[in-house]
Amino acid sequence: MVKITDVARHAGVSPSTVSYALSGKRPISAETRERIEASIRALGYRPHAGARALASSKSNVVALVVPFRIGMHVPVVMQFAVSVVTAARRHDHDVLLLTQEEGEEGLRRVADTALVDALIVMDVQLHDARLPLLRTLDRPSVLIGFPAESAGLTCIDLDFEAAGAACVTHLAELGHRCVALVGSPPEVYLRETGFAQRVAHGFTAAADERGLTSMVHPCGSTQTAAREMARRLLREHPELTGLVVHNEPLVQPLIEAFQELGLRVPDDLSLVAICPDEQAEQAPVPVTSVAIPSAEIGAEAVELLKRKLDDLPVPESTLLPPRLTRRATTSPRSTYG
Amino acid sequence: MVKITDVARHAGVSPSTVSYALSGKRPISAETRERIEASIRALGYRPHAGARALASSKSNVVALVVPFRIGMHVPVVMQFAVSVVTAARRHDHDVLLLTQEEGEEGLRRVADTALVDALIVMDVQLHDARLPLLRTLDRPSVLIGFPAESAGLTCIDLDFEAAGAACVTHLAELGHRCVALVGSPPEVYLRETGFAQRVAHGFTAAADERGLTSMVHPCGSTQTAAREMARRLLREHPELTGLVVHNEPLVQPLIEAFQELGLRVPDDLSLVAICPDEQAEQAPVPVTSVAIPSAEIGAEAVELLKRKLDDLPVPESTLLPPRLTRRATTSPRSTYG
DNA sequence: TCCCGTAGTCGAAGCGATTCGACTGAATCG
DNA sequence: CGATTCAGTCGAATCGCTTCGACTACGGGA
Repeated sequence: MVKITDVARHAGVSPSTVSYALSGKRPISAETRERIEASIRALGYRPHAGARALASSKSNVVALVVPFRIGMHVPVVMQFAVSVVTAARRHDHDVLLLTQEEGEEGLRRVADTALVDALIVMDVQLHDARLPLLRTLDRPSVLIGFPAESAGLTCIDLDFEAAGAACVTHLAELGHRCVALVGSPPEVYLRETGFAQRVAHGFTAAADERGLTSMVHPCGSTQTAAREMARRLLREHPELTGLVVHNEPLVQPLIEAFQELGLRVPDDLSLVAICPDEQAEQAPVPVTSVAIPSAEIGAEAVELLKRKLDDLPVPESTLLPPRLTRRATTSPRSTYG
Repeated sequence: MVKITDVARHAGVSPSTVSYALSGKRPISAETRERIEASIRALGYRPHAGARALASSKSNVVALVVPFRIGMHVPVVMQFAVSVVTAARRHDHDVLLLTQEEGEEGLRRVADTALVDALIVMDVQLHDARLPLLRTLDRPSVLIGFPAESAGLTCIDLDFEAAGAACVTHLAELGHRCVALVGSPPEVYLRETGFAQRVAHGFTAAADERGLTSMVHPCGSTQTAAREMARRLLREHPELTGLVVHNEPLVQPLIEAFQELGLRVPDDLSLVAICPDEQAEQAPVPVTSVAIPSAEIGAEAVELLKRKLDDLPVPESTLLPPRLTRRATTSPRSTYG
């Protein structure tokens, strides 16, 4: 292994000069710098990560805690992870992957052993057991999602409440008077994952405000559940013409289920989903949707973390405004009432 | 930060004794060990990862390179990643996440900086540009998937050739005489990802051997493509009664497309998929399938890596035998010919 | 002219662990 | 019973890098 002293000798300078040339923390003359860089290339030098971490007390690694549970849409998680890695690399950081299972002990471990400089935690619950720990940890963290009490933490997410409202607004502007929200599986509500409730809240509030009839139904993510839900909605609310779906795997099955029941989308029923843009675009009939911008959230989470690592101020909460794209599943209500 | 000298002082021993008590590399008396363990708990000591890595030249981190491209089924990748993390933790290792994008330079970086002890590389191509690098790297690696020339490397994967054959065998035993394979998107074949070809090869060879009529069609992963494919198969091969689908997102759409064309599964058409068991089980009509055991592969890849790290011998190639589970989408051919 | 600040470099002291060699007693053996 | 082993422990060196303080030389301001 070639080390910094080898480079120093080769370039005819001291090791510290090489270090400063690399880090830029002290001025180095252009000639010296070039000579050093040439030596580095010639020898194929790579600083030893452990030694660096030990001496500088910075590992240049951030932890990413990913969920892997029922109701979390896997592609979203994956895209998020990839965008975090990409963004982290732009700042010369690497990403250590942790699973939810590791729990608080896992977080404490990677933080206390100085394996990571900072943490990104996904799928935060309203009353997440990890919150007290994250508050006391000496390493900065960014949460994806908002707990009930977010003071003292840095959180970022799509503004799901506004997203729910945006869907209603869109439907209302198209003339729909009775709308339903088909939401995440019941488990997601039970474990108090904020975003599901927030969508429901924004949805209901917006509907009330505009005097629409509205209802909220959690729903499992299977085709069978979709069929039942469609049948039930039709039976219980024959006047329904606007549907908001916040449950990625259910969008297509629901459309088909309604089709089978004789309701065509968007002619008889307008549907707007809250889902990733790619999914909405790639559907056989492109779906009007509010995007879940996993990539943006991931990238922005890393930026926030980077600022915290640099001791720059960051907002405690970042809510990305919803972006609704109209596609082919919504249309004005056919007027007959 | 509490360090090993603090623990040593607290327990009334020397730092090296603490180290040996922790690593077990030298005998330590029971009493001393207990005293040390008590001190560790009392002080909340955690060994500094960087210092440890520097002194021992082991980082206890493995790199995992994940693909993120067209045709890779995301849930499979994700499940794989999770199982790697879980298995790695069992061996007291952490996982550093790299994306395919980082390419060879990324591999070299994490290996040469001693950030990781070993590497797991997914989505290996037949003529993967990273192979020469992996061969010369001083750190052990395990590949998921088989390149054209795998000598000197450690590879593991489902035996896709046998999987393709197993599907044909199952269909043949049910009396089917004309079978088709609907495969991965054309891109996957073009970039020479081995598994797609292997399935096709096993499929064709088994069909030939049993004297079945057979055909192979790559197919994009959209509903529209599924519809077209169904129509085309029906038109070009009216005698078709057995279908093998090696394209996860296409299974359901294909079944529905055939349904729409008046062919019922399994009465008129038997279908066997190559896909994760969960997917096959959760479908509205459970699908007869050969499992893609991502979790097993991931766990086994880690075991192989661990053995290599311990300088134990490992097989150069590990092919997991296919497991076919009969569910509700295959049935004996209705005899009329 | 004297002083000071700054650019540019060096030497040495850590950072917090692991590990090697050496030491001490007690047990074992022929 | 002396020699040998082995369990159990310690001290010191080492891993490869960063960083602090010090030093030189030079330029500008007073």
